[in-house]
Amino acid sequence: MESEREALLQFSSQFCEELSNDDEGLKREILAHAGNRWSLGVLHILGTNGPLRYGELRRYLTGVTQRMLTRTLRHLERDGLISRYDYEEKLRRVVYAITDMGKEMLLRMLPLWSWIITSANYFRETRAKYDSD
Amino acid sequence: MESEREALLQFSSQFCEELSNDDEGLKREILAHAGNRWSLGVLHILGTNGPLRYGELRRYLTGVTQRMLTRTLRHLERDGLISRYDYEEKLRRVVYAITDMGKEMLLRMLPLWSWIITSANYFRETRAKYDSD
DNA sequence: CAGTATCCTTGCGGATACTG
DNA sequence: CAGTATCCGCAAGGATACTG
Repeated sequence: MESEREALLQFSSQFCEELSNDDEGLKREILAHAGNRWSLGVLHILGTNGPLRYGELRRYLTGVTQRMLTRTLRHLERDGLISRYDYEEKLRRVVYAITDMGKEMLLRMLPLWSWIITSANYFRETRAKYDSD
Repeated sequence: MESEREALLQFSSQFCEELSNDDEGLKREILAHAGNRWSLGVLHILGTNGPLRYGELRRYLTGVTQRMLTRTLRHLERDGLISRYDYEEKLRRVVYAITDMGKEMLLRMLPLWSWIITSANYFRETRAKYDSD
């Protein structure tokens, strides 16, 4: 039904009116994890493969530099979406895991993510047409 | 049920394995609309208030500069999420509207957005604790 | 092994002034 | 009215080298 979509859009008004209040910045920052280069990948890998060490994560995320992996992990940890545990051993060993909050966020991002993937051809064509004008 | 969440996470694997293919960049760019300063606001306003002129949009988005509004509109138009119509009149008049694709994206972003809003307090506290260490 | 430190380029977001 | 043009600071993302 078309009206069910309209209803959802209307329902959303209450949230988007909050776009203009003080901590609108905080919300956008959390949301920005969705657009960041490695955040979604880290969340997903930790969500499906369980806790992993730094080096293991690196191998999953082909192409990530140490700098960017560390940055991403710190950001996600700061927002409580992953946890970090440093076994203080001589041979260093640090393990990262997704938190319950991280799983909640991941579950709410996946529908959007999968929709974008299935729509990739549409976007490619639309952009090509736009750029050629 | 806890297992239903696990199932969803597993289900998602097929998508995130695509993280490493060629147009992964395109997908993240589309997703980046979620984290951009004005994109979600524009989509929402056009989605609930119908087609609007440039100046009207400006009044809805308190604080937006002309430069950023124009940039945001161009990006959204390039991805086919909004449409632009220029009535070629002497008194200039340009109207923007959300497209069907834009509505689809908006509908898939709102659950994530609303979840973040209701979790804002959690994030504030988590960050405060992280920053104090 | 799990990071830092340094340098670089690109794009975001904003301020201000100007225009068909 | 609906934009451009120009300048700025800042953060993302990456390359490369180094370290406890």
